[in-house]
Amino acid sequence: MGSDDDLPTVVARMWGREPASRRGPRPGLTLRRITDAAIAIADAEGLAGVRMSSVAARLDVSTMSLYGYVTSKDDLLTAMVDAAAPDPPEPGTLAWRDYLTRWTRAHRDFLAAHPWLLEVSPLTPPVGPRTLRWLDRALTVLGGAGLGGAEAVNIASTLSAYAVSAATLQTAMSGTVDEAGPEGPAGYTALLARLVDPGGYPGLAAAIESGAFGAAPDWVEDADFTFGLTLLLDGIEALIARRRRSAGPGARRRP
Amino acid sequence: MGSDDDLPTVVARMWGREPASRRGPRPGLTLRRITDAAIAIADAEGLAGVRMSSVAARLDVSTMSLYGYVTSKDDLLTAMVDAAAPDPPEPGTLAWRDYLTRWTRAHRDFLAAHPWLLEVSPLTPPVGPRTLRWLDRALTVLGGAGLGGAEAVNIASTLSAYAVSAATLQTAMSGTVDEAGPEGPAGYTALLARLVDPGGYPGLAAAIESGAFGAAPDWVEDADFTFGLTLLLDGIEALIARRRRSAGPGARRRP
DNA sequence: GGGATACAGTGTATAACGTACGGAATTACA
DNA sequence: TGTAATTCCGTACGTTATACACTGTATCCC
Repeated sequence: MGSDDDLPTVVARMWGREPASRRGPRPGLTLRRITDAAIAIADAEGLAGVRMSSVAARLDVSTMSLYGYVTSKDDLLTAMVDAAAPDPPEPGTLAWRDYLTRWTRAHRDFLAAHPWLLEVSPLTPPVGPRTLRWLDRALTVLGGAGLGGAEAVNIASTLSAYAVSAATLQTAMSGTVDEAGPEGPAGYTALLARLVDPGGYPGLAAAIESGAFGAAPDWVEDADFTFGLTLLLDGIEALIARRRRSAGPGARRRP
Repeated sequence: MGSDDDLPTVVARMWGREPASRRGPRPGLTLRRITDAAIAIADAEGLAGVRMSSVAARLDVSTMSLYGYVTSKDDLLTAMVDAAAPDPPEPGTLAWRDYLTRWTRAHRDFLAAHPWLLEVSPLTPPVGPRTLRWLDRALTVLGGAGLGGAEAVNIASTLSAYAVSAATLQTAMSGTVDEAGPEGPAGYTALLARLVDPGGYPGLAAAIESGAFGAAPDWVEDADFTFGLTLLLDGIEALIARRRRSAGPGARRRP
């Protein structure tokens, strides 16, 4: 690990490498305190409520003082994403399948707890200690099961995407996001019913009629989640078996 | 399908129900022409280049005239998402598995062709004729295979999420999005190498060393895509078999 | 045919927000 | 003690979305 100087400043601070300043007044803030404030606002009012001014106000400092810790609002968002993530569950002695189940569920849970993450996170690759630790734990466990390299990264991304998808669905259904539709989630079903004609959209019309879009209570949502996750894990299990059979520590073959 | 009056205006127009105006000058624009212009800008300059003013300029009209067709910029974005989606592949006589393979691949492809979709789309549930047609075709095919209701919707979402995940990865790797890191995708690997210590992040460190994050040429990316998709489809296939065995047209049991 | 009327398009004005810049206060080191 | 680094702050500016009032035009009704 080289010198920290040429790292993007926020990234450095996210990793706890705050510059040891010698002269001048003591810094009155921490990146951590700033992100905490911003997260509190986002949780309460949604991402739209997060303004440089509102964050500063909550900390009783001027707007501009924040720019000593982040170089832009985008930086702040990046730091928020990492700070909002809890520590991932630790593998312990769990079998890979049990662990990944936990991992994915916990992933979904913290996304659902901070819905605004869904508006920011997906684009940018992880750069903070927390988000990278999530990735690491998944890779570690997959490594223990005999999968590595790009393959493992791919699987981790897919599981992560599944968590995002589940959290999105869940959030949309509970209508927490800005009351998206005219009258929330029930409004969405109603809207679809008005728009969709069975001629052009036979499958969709059937699904609507079967109530598949109805607001789902939590336990149903969770059954659906487990169900889809099982699909994924079954596939992974098959792959692991195949790898175990075909090779020792050999690399993956490619055309 | 009821009267169109109380539909959100943009939604109505997305579905081709432009109001048949009787008096006054003919509208000089179409929602379609507006979204096309906006999409062209987004493709060329990224989502940030899409301003009400820039879109209007490209159409040689004043900024404010757009507000006759959309009630806000958010509306415009919603309409763009739908307009940017091509028609989904038609099932024809394909087996469900072949069709869903095509479907998912085509999904990923159009997302990758318009990377800005990844910044907008995931939040909002589909409301336009194109995006809903995508959903419909998946549901139709799944229905033919014996799956319906919430289960089928779930599977479709999962496949869609997988396409998003693949497109995101692909875009991040080719560094098309704003040159995200300091020096693009190679910069990301370098950054990770500098931050991650093998003690705290064993799995991640191993993956980095194995070059799993290296920029991947297209064909490798595609192999990875097919690979992950196979996992999913295997899971679905197992489910279909189970359903076929256990029941006729009966409903899904729940506690 | 001649108004009245509704409606498309425009210009100007406003408000919100991010952020550049320069100054003042503060602390460590020479 | 003075000097330099460094923090925080006030003000100012530019960008962007959008409200409002106005102008012109094409249809409807008489």
